[in-house]
Amino acid sequence: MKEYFEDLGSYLSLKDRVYQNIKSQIIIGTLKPGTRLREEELSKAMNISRAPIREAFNRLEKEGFVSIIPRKGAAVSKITAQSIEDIFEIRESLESLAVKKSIGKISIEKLEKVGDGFKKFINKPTNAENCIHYLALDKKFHDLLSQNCGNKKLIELLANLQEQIHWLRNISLKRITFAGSVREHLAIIEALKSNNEKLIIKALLQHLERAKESSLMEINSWSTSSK
Amino acid sequence: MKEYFEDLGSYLSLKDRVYQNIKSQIIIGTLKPGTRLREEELSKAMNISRAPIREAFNRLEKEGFVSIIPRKGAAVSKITAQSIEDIFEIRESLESLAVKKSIGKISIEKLEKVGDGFKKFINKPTNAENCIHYLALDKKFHDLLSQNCGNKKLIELLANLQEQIHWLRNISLKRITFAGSVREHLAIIEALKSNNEKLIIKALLQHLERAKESSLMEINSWSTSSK
DNA sequence: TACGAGATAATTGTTGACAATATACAATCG
DNA sequence: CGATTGTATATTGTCAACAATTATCTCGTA
Repeated sequence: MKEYFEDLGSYLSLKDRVYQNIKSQIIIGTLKPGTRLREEELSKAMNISRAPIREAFNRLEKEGFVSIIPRKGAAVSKITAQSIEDIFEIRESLESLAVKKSIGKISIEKLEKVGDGFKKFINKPTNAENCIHYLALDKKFHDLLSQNCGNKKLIELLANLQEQIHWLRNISLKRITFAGSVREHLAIIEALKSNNEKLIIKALLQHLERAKESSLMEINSWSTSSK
Repeated sequence: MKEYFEDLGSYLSLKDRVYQNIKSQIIIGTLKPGTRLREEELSKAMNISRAPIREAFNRLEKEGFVSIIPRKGAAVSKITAQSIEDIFEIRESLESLAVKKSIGKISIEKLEKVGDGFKKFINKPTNAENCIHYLALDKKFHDLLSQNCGNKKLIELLANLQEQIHWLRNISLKRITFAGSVREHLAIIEALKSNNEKLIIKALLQHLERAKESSLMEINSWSTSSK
């Protein structure tokens, strides 16, 4: 049975919806790293057949969220210090490139709106809920930086890298210290106003570098402490 | 029926074999850009069902070789000047990064062996067969450059970018002028011997820049001339 | 002839079943 | 008791059929 006047533009195949659903659950932390993903289990839970699930798994594997071992099965990927270092390394290189190409095309106005949002976090406690809102702002901010770089593939890659960083932040013990991160974001905005490429990239890299260190510390605390 | 002592390590699912098969045909040019890819047609040709074909399509789409429009079908992607510029831009950034990280870990010996192979091409005519052999050497060369960078994801990305460049070269009208390209490769080897990072990156970027220009000229000749 | 409505064919999306393989467990032997 | 083999179970890999959608063709009309 189907509705009349169905909005064709919003059509999503089952495969796509499953993909989004599982990815969200992984990033939010409902599905924790290492969790086994059984095709039949999920297909029953979603009341669909296994084929769309498999196709979603394949896509998630390509994006780094799921690990598949042929004939054995799929599981939520584990986040390691190595993988985070690798991701940040690539991200530093590519986001620098994207920002360089975007200089002059970035809306300072929109950026400052996000900046105002950031400021409100300076003195907030670092609990889970605040982190979620903060990461939403962070995503908006970085998207604004690269959106107009004119290289579609680059934008796509950056989006994936950011998602994986946010994944870690979400499942981490929520130790983001807002003050420092906010300061860095504002510094990037100020640098952009100057239109001085070196200054801009320096501010961006400083931000990414600290975010990386913070992420690595978070991961190291897993292995040494409980988690 | 199955052989005793089957090499379990070499197991490839149908999906994987279909993926490799189609990708090869695309890169070699047997399947030309724009060619419609019908699931049933391919499944009959390969004597298998449609499911593995679909999964291979999905993977090829992620890698940029195939374009899928939901409910309409799949087709071999088209190569545009824009896509080539985008790819080279990312590749320049990432291969520089990979090489920087690999300095000191690259085997000059192996590299010079490939270099000797290159030299033999200086005066060869630029026909299809020579190009295939030349591209094989080119792949070996660039793989040696990044192989030891210590960043798996980076290596994977570079491999995909290179495959797409080689795809263009393969289906192009084979206008590679070996002499110039060989000179650039040798220059990179010489720079690596000096262990001077700036020199090395300069040689690498010069090579990539010229390769990009050459690729773009090739594409432009398509739209203006016959092809 | 050019155009559009309706019927027909071709194609993708999804499903449930079967086959091949891997895992878990029990029985056996040293 | 520990290791090992054999058997039952669970899980992925593949298939063929059906449903939903899109493309093509036919035919009547202006």
